[in-house]
Amino acid sequence: MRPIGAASTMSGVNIETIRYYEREGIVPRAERTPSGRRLYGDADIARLRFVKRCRDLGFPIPDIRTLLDLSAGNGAPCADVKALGERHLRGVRRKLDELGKLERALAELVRRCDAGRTDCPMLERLLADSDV
Amino acid sequence: MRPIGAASTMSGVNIETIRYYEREGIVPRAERTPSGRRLYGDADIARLRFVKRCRDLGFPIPDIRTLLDLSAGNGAPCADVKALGERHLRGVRRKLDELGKLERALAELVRRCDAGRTDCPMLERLLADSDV
DNA sequence: TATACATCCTGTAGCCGCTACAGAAGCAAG
DNA sequence: CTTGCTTCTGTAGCGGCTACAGGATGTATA
Repeated sequence: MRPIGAASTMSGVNIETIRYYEREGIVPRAERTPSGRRLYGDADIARLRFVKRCRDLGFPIPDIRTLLDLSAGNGAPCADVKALGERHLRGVRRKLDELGKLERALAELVRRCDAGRTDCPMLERLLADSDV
Repeated sequence: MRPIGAASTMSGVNIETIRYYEREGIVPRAERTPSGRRLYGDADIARLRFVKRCRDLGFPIPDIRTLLDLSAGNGAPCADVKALGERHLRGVRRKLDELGKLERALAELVRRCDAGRTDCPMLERLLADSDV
């Protein structure tokens, strides 16, 4: 059983974030010392790492709740997990696509700029009446 | 001179967002009718569209303030605008890269899932002790 | 003219997922 | 005993909106 600082280091989840997760019920209320300090066992830290990984993969908190519920059930229904993963993957691909378009538009704007002139094609384009 | 609803339609900026921009000083306080309703001229609407375009390109509000200041100066210094655009572009490319990695990791996780089984490789991977 | 309905006003609170305090208390080492 | 680190609770702030509530104003129709 380790205090919150160690749990933070081991899981990679910020201390304040761990407390936030507890408040929000994403992780269960930690055990306490007589003086009220939180204590974490291996399973608690594994759970924190699970949440961290999911967050790093961009899953929103509600989805992580669902994943935790699924994994808590004995024998997680893989089809449900897969469906959630696929839905998220579609979202990620859509964002990737949008960001790619944005990158091209922005690169084009920047490319037209030549340092040293006072009239700026980039600003003019952004200020223009026509649609981008 | 048009009321806020028309300005919203013409600029593509939500009414509430226009009022928010005014509160935040991103656009100047609009003229008012005697009864206190906002009125927008062509220049005001152009400014709103400028902000909208920048937001669509992912520029944060502080950057947009800078761009507006630069464009207000007579003869906007293109080098400054370009520098800001390039900085933002680097940020966008970094995000694009991260999102690409995320997409690959997520696709791999989902790919391993076979519907119909009760042990889920995706969950197991997320729950595992090893790092992803 | 009455009335219905759309549009607008201000002010405040909520969204997400943290993060950053303030102010107090506990704990370990020298 | 003091120093200094860690932890506690509670609250407020971040960005960039968005969504009300509760009221006033404007316009079109009966």
